[in-house]
Amino acid sequence: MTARVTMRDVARAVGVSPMTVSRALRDDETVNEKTRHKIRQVAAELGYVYDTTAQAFRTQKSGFVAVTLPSINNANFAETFRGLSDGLGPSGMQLLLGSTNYRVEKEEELVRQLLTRNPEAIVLTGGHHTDETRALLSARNLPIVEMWDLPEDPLGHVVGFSNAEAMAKLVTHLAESGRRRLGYVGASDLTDLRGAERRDGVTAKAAEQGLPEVEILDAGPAPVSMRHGAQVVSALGSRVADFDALVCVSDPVAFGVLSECRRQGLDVPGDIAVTGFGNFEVASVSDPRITTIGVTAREIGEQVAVLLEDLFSGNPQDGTRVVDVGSRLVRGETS
Amino acid sequence: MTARVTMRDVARAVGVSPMTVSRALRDDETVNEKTRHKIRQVAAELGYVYDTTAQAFRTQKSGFVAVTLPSINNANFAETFRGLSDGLGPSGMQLLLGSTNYRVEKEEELVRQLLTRNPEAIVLTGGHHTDETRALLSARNLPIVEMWDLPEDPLGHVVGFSNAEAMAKLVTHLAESGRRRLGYVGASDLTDLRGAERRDGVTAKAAEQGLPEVEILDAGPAPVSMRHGAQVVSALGSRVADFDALVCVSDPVAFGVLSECRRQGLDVPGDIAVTGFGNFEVASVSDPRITTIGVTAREIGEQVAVLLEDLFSGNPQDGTRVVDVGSRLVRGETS
DNA sequence: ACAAGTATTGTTATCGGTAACATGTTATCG
DNA sequence: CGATAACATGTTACCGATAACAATACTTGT
Repeated sequence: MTARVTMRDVARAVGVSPMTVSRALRDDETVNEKTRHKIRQVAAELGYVYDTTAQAFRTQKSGFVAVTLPSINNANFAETFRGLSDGLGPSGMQLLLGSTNYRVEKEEELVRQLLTRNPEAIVLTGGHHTDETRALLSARNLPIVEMWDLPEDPLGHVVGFSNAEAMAKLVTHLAESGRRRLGYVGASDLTDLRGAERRDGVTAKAAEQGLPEVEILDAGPAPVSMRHGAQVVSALGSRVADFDALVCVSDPVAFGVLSECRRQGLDVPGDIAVTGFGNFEVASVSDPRITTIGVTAREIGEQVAVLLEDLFSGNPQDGTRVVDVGSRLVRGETS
Repeated sequence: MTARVTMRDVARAVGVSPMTVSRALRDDETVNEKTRHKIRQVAAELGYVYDTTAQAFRTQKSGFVAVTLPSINNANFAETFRGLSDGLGPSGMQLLLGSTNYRVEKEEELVRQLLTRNPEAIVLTGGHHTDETRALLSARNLPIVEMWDLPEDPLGHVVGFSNAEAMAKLVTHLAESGRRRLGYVGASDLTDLRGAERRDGVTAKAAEQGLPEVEILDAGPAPVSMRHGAQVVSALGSRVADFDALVCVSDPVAFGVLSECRRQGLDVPGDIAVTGFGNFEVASVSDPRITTIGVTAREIGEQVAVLLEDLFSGNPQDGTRVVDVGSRLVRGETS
């Protein structure tokens, strides 16, 4: 096993100093074009591979942007990640991904770990964090972005929307269609705080609209998905007839609910309405299409990228920026 | 903005040498317990954050495992990633993720980029790579794992299954149920080589079973998903009646096909059978449930983790290991 | 032909840990 | 009590790239 090829080796082979090699490989204009060519060629011949770790160490710039997601296994978060990833491509930043499993404690652990890699910015999903996380982050002079939420007391920049407001749109829509007895299907535990916001958005708006109290149907601990939605309905048994509409925390849950309702011979939307959240692909492809809230998952990632690019290119950082990407009601056939 | 706190600062504050701090923070038993305690306490007080970049540089061990996935936005790959991530937790390795968008050229670019971070191992999805990628990787003395496939000429270790064989199981099942006129719905272009293997698995087995030639129905360039499946069926129009079964490259595609068939008033499986691949959640929740191939996405990741842990703990590396996790027919209600 | 300016290359020190080796300090025992 | 081992800590050099500064090699105009 031969020793690693370094710039020194390339330099020796070409007959220049390592510094010139360094410049040439970074495409520094000041290096004579012929020299540059020669260096690149020799580097390729020797199988030289640039060492980003050494660069990161010397320049104190890691080239990393740390990202925490509740779950990687969620089409919307995955889309956001892609938007961010694609958007940051030009800047050469690499994403360091961690997933919190919808728990702020796990997030804290992750943040601690990610910080040891010296990220140049950190992107968090949601606006809820442990005190320790907040402390860790504010102790550093590091651009912070929170996304998928509009926190009241943001840590830094924000790209998100109001979950409660989005849910309110659904409730209003249902109320206007004459649905009165609502059930909410979502994670029951309090670890998924985004879910809690959605739930509260539903109950608050229902109260405001003078609807009867919304019954909370427990789909188990976060993350909840299709099968949990189906389970809630089958557990309800005939009681499902008590509801005019089931409002679900997400489209996958709504799809599970919808499928199980149909298995039970219920007519959707005739007997009961079902709504989702997130405008996942399944919402628009399923038959019937699911009424949902459209959130621009990919755009959130792209906006975060734009924001970061701005910061990295040294633009004036006039305080913190808050981008509300909003949300919209997407009418399907289930309501 | 105060300068960064280093081990030197902690050492000064405690009155020991930086080396002792280094040892204490890594929980070296040789450091006196009282000293260790003091050091940890002072480190916390000063807000010291360990610099993994410096460590990686000095020890020439990055603590990274590089992973390439065709797409992060795919429940199965996401599961594999989680299995891998969870499995590697104990070893303290961090995953560096890149996505290839189902293109080997993109993979090459990614590999090039990832290698500059000095990963201690690299995990690739699939067994197809450009020559350049193969060259880059074999030039390094780096553990390589290919997953989700059983390549004929593997680069290193393998954790996967045979896509062609899995498809053959479906075709056999369909033939035995009396379905003769098959259509295959998948990405048409040749960039998605795993998709190509599945397709060839179908056509080969159909020929073997004496079925008429399988018609290839183009769902567009990879990645293909629910909407593409639906589009294929709606583009077929009444021609859909020509088929006894539509074999789809994945469950999401099958779900799109299924939904569109139902919209057109077709009875599934009465008029036509539909099969998927991957045993995604949608397959088991949808009504009717989709017949599919069960692959143990999470287990693949876990097995890769086990394999890597083994290598990292210095176990004898007797050649390359090949783990066939197999696949199984999951009978649903669409066939 | 020479000064002044521009283009190109080189030198030195350094980022923050840690391996390898050296040294000091406290127990243990004949 | 002195020698030896076991324990605890310190010293030095270095991982590979690059910022800052220095030096040299060309141009150009007069």
